[in-house]
Amino acid sequence: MSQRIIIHIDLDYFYAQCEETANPSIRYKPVVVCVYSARTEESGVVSTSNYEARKFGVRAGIPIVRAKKLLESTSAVFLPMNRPLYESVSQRIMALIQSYGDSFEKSGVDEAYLDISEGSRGNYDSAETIASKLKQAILSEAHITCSIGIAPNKLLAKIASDYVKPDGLTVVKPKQVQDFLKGPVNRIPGVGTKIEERLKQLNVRTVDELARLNPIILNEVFGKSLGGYLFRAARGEDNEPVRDRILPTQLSRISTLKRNTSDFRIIRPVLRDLTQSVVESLKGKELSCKSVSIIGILSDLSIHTRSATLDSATTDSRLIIEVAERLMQQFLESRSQANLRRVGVKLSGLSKLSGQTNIKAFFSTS
DNA sequence: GTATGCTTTCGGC
DNA sequence: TTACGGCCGAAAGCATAC
Repeated sequence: MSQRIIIHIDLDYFYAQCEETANPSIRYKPVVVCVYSARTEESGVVSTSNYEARKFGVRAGIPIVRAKKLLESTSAVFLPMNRPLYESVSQRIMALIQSYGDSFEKSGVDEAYLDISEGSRGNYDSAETIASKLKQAILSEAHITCSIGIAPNKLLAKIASDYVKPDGLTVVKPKQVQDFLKGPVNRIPGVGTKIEERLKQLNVRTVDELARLNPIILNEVFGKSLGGYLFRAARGEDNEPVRDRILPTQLSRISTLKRNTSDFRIIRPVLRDLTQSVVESLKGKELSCKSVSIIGILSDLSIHTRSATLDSATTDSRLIIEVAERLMQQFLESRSQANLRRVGVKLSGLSKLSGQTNIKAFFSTS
């Protein structure tokens, strides 16, 4: 099997860039896309911001009130999330990306992998040309910039796309892998503050230090799966194929309560609305679900879930609501002091509805 | 022993 | 220094089946 060439495309500061494209007059101002909660006028967090806002320290996850303070001397624009807008921009771009390669994998609203081994015939100059044309196409069709990484596998392509941004194009040829991996450990996808901290205890701060670590120690500290992943990642090794993700694996809804409570009479209608909404989405995608979960986030921001598996896959909103309510009631009873801040519901074990039709069609045509 | 399935938690964006 | 969302996918941890 010849060497693969994989590209990873990351749409730059995506939600905020969609807002800039929809309204170009805000382009040179700090733009902050916010998730407002129902709690107070200003409560909520920053979903994402453009680079102008990032200069002031405004980034994803910080409270909106804090972002306002950081930007009070500027003409910053604060906008609520407009998910349907981002979804439609994403759809158009994903279709474009898919047409530039062999196998395609969407890995989020703003990210995708593309296997261009055939299209480039394994040649990195050809690969770079394809990637440049793709960037140009996305820019002229959707007015969105992106950062692309080109590499022999998904892991390195992902790291590479993050190396120069926004509007970057980074190539990592097989021979350059060792040099490319000289950076801090958090350059590896999946290594956040937690793993970084544990590695620091082992005196490991960079990827090449990680590569020199004894694999037995790695497995002892992180377990077989994560340990094995870190061992290979430190060497730039990854064999994961680029594959179409046909079905989502879960659908969920969550919202913040007006005020903290443990009173089921207040939580119930909220849970009901969330469940109705997620079931609508389930049906819209022609899916059924086998498991129902509830999510409770307490006043201390700790996260708790409870779930149940059904006898058979369903789309019946009455049944799903019944199960969700029972799970929530049981959770509240099991922790009578639980002070809920946020409530959510999740459907999983998803499968495509109307399998029957397809099987009939299969037998009648074969 | 290994495979499989289920519940819960974790981390990215 | 406090402040604090709404999603997603994946894996840990456990139980049960073969």
